[in-house]
Amino acid sequence: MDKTYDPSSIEQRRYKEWEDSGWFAPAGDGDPYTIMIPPPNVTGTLHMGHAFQDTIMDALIRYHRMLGRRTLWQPGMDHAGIATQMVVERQLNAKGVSRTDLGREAFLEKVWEWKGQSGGAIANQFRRLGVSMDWSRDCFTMDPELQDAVREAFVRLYDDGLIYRGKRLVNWDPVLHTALSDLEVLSEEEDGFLWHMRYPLADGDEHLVVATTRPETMLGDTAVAVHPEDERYAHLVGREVALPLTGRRIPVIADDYVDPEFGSGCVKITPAHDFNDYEIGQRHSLEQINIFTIDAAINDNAPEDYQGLTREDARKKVVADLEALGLMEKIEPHKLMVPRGDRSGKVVEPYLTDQWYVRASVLAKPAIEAVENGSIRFVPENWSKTYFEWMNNIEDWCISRQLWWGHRIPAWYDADGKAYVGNDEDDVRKRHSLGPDVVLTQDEDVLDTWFSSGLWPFSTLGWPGETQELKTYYPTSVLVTGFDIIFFWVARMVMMGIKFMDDVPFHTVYIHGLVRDHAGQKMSKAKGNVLDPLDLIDGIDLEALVEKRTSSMMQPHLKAGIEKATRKDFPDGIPAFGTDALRFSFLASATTGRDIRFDLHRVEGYRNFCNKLWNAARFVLMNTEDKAGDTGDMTYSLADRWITSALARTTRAVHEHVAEYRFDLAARALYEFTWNEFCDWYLELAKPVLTSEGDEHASDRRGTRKCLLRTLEALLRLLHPMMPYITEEIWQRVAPLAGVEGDTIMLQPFPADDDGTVDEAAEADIDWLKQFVLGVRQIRGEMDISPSRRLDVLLAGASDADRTRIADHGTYLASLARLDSVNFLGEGDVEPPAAAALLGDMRILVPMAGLIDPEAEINRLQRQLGKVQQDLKRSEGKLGNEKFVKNAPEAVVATERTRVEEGRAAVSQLEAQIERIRLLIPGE
RNA sequence: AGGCGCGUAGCUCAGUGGUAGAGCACUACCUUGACAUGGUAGUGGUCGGUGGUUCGAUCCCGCCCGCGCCUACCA
Repeated sequence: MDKTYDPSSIEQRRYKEWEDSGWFAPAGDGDPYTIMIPPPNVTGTLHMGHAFQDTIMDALIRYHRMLGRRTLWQPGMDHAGIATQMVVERQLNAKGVSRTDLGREAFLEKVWEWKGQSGGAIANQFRRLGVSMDWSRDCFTMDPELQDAVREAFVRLYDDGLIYRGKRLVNWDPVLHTALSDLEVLSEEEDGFLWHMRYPLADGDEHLVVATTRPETMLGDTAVAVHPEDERYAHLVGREVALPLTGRRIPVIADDYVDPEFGSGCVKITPAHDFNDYEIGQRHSLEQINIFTIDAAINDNAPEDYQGLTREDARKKVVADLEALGLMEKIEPHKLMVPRGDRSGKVVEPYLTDQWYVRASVLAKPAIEAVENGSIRFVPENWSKTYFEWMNNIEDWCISRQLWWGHRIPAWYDADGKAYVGNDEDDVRKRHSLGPDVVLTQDEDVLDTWFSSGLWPFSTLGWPGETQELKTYYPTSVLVTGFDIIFFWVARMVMMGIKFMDDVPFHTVYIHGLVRDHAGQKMSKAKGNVLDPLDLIDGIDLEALVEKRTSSMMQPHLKAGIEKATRKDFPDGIPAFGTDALRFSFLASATTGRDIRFDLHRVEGYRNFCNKLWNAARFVLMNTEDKAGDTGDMTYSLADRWITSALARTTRAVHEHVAEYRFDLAARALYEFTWNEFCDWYLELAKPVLTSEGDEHASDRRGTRKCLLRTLEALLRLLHPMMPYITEEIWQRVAPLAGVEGDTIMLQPFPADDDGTVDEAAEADIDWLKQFVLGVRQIRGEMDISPSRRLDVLLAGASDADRTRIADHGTYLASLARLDSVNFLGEGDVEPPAAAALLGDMRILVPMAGLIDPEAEINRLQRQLGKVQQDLKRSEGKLGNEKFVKNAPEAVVATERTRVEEGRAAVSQLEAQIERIRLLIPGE
């Protein structure tokens, strides 16, 4: 094995073996364990969030596969209607071609081309991450089979009266020319104005004042509303206002919606361009006057002067014209929530159009119950609140989009515009007995992407066919996803799953946090702080990183800032850390209910961890590889028994943590075992045994070699779900020596939680040894005694137990504490001047003999004494408190008593020791 | 406006009703035959503030301060 761990020489080779061998497919006859991947959009490449999420899923999948479950991880990608169409459209625009130039069919060809490219890049990224998805089942939401599923779902929902078509106010994106669902609209607070405008009464010379944030919409006003109990305006209700600029007369109405405290207490009502006003309009049968074109420019329903103006220009002109007429009372600065399309970033316009809707509240009911009754469990649990909050207030879901890329709505219209729904045109004619003379045209629109995503857990398994896969793998085991799509996706899958499969789509929803940059900022292309997971795996130099972050930007003016920040944050680019280090970083950061601040230093730390494991393996191999022929009796040493016990504890902990989705704790348990127990202590303890000479130690050597191999082999299996590559690479060499057969570690059994038993006696002995060694090291470290200098130590006050331990395990001490000799001081023996460490009642003495500065030793002992005294005081204080002794549990009181006892002994030992040394200092 | 979450070492984060932990960073020493991507020893915290419950609170409860996020129709 190479001296240094080099991931690049391992990873791609290993992945190819796994994939070529077909090991990712479900196998065996264990209980099924299934995860459906949240299909990434084919809009670009995988980002850190994907890598994080996929690592979690892969760890779960590999863990359960090793436990013998029949494990399916369903891969796939999402066509992502709006997002993908925009990407391709922008590319065309860059070449001076518009979507409409090409026409629908040719445009769709371009999108499919893009899908090929982007999908290929994503598939490559997936593989580099080491994910063990069953590629043979790879799916795309626009695959013919999935299109069938989508049509089937639409038709069934329609037949059940759960889908309807209607002209309603929708969120209209005037740039993309499509309707959006409520979820696709992001509202943010922005600075604006509140314009107070005077509306004269049609008769008489009174006027009232309305306040608005959107003065241009007054061109579509069809009423002014006041609160029914507002005495100021009671006499106006039922009268008419002469709407300025338009020459129209509109009524003054009374409606509860109006807040008399706000502004003047009068509200202009524009039913065609405001959701509240729409409702009020419905209640009062008001006319709806649409004043916008699909581009949100003023249309022919407005006075001629305004026609053709953009909404921004129209606003300016309306304001100016009202001012000229003396009808502008005042203009105040005002903060308001501005709704923008999540893709286009442009202000969304409430707009009257014909759209298709799903009656969501009907589907939501059983979906709410499923979480209430525990059929579906959120991890962490508090996300169920978010889910309930939305589901209990769910609005009908607008599912039609005026796009080209997506699932075409399976509805056909006759010449009169009557809609017929069916799987295809033939089906429609058959179902509705329409003769060939009736001309049918299919709806031009496509479905919201989330409509097909909602079917994902069963459409990927062959639904609406009654396949064996559906029977076996539905419902799935767990959904791993981010909180940002609980509404978009999780809720829809639950509704659709229960509707069509009569069962929940998954039993557990594990919600992970967001991956942010080191400063806690959300990663985004516009901020220029995104990281490509591949760049952490392979490394990237600074110039390439800057280029990557600043090229193909939508807002070129941000370029300089991004470049500057990148040069500051990554002065040396990014080193190659390898997949395993990246994966381990993700898992170790996966605490519950918390976003991740992604820190490169942490990845570096886990890269070092990989190196540590690598070298530990090298040590084991180096001591066992040429010893295969050395067979015979084996005896297991104290260290062997101890590490076996520690391994059993660690194994148990890993199982517990994974069961609770606490990957951070599982990762930490493994890290600590590997580094702090296996490497720091066990390998060191093994050395004196391995280097022992003579036949009388042959069985000890064989035992330790066996234990080294056995422990390492089990450790590799424990680590494999988290770090698949390095564990496979090492395992291939270790397994044969450990007597384990198999083609790959990924199909080996995961260590069971009852493997091995905890050996408390061995643990206590090793603990004593550690204290001994640490005591000597501390003296060495603080007294500046060279590590290379071997020491002779004396033991004072040793008990019989201490003597037994020295006799049985003394050889370890010589090696670990670098001692030449260990001797006991008898009762009457003269005690030489020495530095001392306490181990219970025993004192470990390192004679000074020029090694040690008495004053420094006194200082050191006094610091220790200070601490012991402080602790003692606290314990004595507690025991002096009657209430504590009376109320605290017996065990706690007993612990305190022991502490006092030991503390007092330590204090007197330390004081005596300080006295002894003080005598050595001349003049004292 | 409502809901959720966060505040622990310089940084990133675990954690527990009973003497506060890790990694990184920092200091000193060390090329000891696995590993300098390393080893050994060490420095560093009134656990955001304030009341309460308790024998005992960093942990449970109330309030306050600061910071996020999510929902919501105040023109």
